[in-house]
Amino acid sequence: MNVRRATIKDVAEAAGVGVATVSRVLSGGSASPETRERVLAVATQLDYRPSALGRNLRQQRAGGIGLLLPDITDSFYGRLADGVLSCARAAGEPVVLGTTGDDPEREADQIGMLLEQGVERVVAVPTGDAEVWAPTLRAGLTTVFAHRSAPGHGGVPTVLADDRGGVRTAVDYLTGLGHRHIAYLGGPGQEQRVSAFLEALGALADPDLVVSARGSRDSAYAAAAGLFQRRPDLTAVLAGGNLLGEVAVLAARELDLRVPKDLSLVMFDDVPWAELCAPPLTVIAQPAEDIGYRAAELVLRAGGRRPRGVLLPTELIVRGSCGPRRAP
Amino acid sequence: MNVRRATIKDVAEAAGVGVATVSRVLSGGSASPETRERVLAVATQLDYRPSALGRNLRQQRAGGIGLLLPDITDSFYGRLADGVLSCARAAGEPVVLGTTGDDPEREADQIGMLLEQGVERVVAVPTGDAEVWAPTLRAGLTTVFAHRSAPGHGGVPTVLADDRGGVRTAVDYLTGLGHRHIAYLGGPGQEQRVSAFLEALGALADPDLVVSARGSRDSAYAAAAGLFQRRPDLTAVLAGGNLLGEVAVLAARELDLRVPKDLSLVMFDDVPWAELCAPPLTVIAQPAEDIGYRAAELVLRAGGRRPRGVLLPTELIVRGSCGPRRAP
DNA sequence: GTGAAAGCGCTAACAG
DNA sequence: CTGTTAGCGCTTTCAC
Repeated sequence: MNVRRATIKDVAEAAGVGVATVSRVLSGGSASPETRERVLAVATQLDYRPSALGRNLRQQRAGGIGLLLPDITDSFYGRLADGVLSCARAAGEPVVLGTTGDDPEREADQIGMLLEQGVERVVAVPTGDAEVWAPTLRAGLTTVFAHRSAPGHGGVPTVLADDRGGVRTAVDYLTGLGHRHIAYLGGPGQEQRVSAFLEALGALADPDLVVSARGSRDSAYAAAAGLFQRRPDLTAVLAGGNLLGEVAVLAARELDLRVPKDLSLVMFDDVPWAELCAPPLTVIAQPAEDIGYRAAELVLRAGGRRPRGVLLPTELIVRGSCGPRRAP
Repeated sequence: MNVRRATIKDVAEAAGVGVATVSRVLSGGSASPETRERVLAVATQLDYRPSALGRNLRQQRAGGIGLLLPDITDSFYGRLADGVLSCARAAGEPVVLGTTGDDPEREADQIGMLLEQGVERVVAVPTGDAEVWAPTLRAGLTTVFAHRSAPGHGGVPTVLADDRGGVRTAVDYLTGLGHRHIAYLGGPGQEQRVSAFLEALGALADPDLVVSARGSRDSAYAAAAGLFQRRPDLTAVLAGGNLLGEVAVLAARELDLRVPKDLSLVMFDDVPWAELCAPPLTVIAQPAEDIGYRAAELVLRAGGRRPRGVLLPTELIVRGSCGPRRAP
């Protein structure tokens, strides 16, 4: 049953050459056309596949890309992962996936595991700050951050959607509709957006209207419901992700707030169901897949000089969840 | 910058013992309490992490779990992956993720890659049939299928939701509502469900009402729209997945079919947005995460005798997308 | 209970 | 252009 795979030695013997020659031929080194052909033929015939195990040990690194995500069940991260996977597949590199649940400790564990595996390239949506990433970077990991930057790590190349621009567009849209009391319902790691939100609001800014939930659905729902109850003067809300958007419409329904009549809603991240929702949700689309693809590209191009970062555009897609401010 | 990690040799020297002793201590072998303590102390102090590279080569296998999925952006597979990840994390095993796009050729490529990496355990939602999996299994891969079984491979342990039961329940529900012309809108690898569907319908069965889409959204939409136009006598649809359900409501809207007045809809797979949809979708919930977790469990318990398969229950969740048959 | 040594498959340095 | 050889870090006999 369990057939031993052919090794480089088998190929060398069968081809009547040394192992080094086989290695050279297979990695595109110099060899006489004649030898090359013979080796290739034998390799094919023996169905030889070079063992990554031997190579990895020899080169002291495993190749492949480590991918660290807060939550793979979140559609946004699913699409981001898909982008990383396409790039990796094009490059023939395996992807090792780990989830952090937005928990820095768990993130550190996962990094440790990748290190142990010899993985040297990581694409991460970081959760921890400098504290947790510093040792990692010092250990020689090639790292690219995606979607979020880690506080205090300007040095790591980062691929981001233009969150600030997106927030500004959404806020302008909402204030243009007459809204004056606008809330931001956010999740972990959205400091950038919050600051952009406050900034865009200017004189209208009200820190009490900025709410941050933990990653879980329950916590998000509680945050939304709490906000809506606490501030009946609220007429518009910007939800910082599809999970937050979802609980926002749920909480609004529960409290008999009509969207968009009583409450206007803009959600970060365009998801297929936004169109199916009642009412269809106005969203800020983010190029999740591109983010992943670009990040993977960057991490694979480790040798050359890499740009410090990439900023991808967002887009406001107007559907039916926003209306003029309700009469007071 | 790039600091060399401590090796077993470093630890051995620092502790004044042989490398074999270090290895034994760290893998729970026998050693005098005294030696053990000293080795452990030195290891901690040196921040020693055994290199998986060395171990893998020595043991001729990489450990870890390979996970092969049709599409990681599909919420169902996202949740399945999450189940696999939790189990793997509990076991301290890395997970290598690959997507197949429901393409047998791509699936074969991914398998080849895993083999090359020395991965010996695979959890897969199979796309190819016996043809593509036979060599894999012969190569000694411990494989568990999840969510689907590969045609012609009774030998591989498989973790499934009770699709047949789910279909039967849905069909009974729909016929109980008076529906007589019920369609099944399916995707790749749903032969089981189709046969259960036809069977449950009995005399009502109409093969022309069974439509199968490729994996893509476009193809799914075309299939749904085509079906609705071709068969105006249709009053109910069972959609075989959340993507299919989504395009079904989109196509229905486009053709001015009211759900549930003109068309009743049951969708396989409960997703958070089913409740947000207008109308809220009646679904057959599948324990996606459990499927993944159980599959990972099985593949990790390679040594012992493994059950031939696991069947997990589905559940009909009635919401608002089904009504009595409209008057003819 | 412990150490010395072999060797997993591969690549790279060196000699021819 | 090609073969020989050392050695990556680890586990595992095999002696002691």
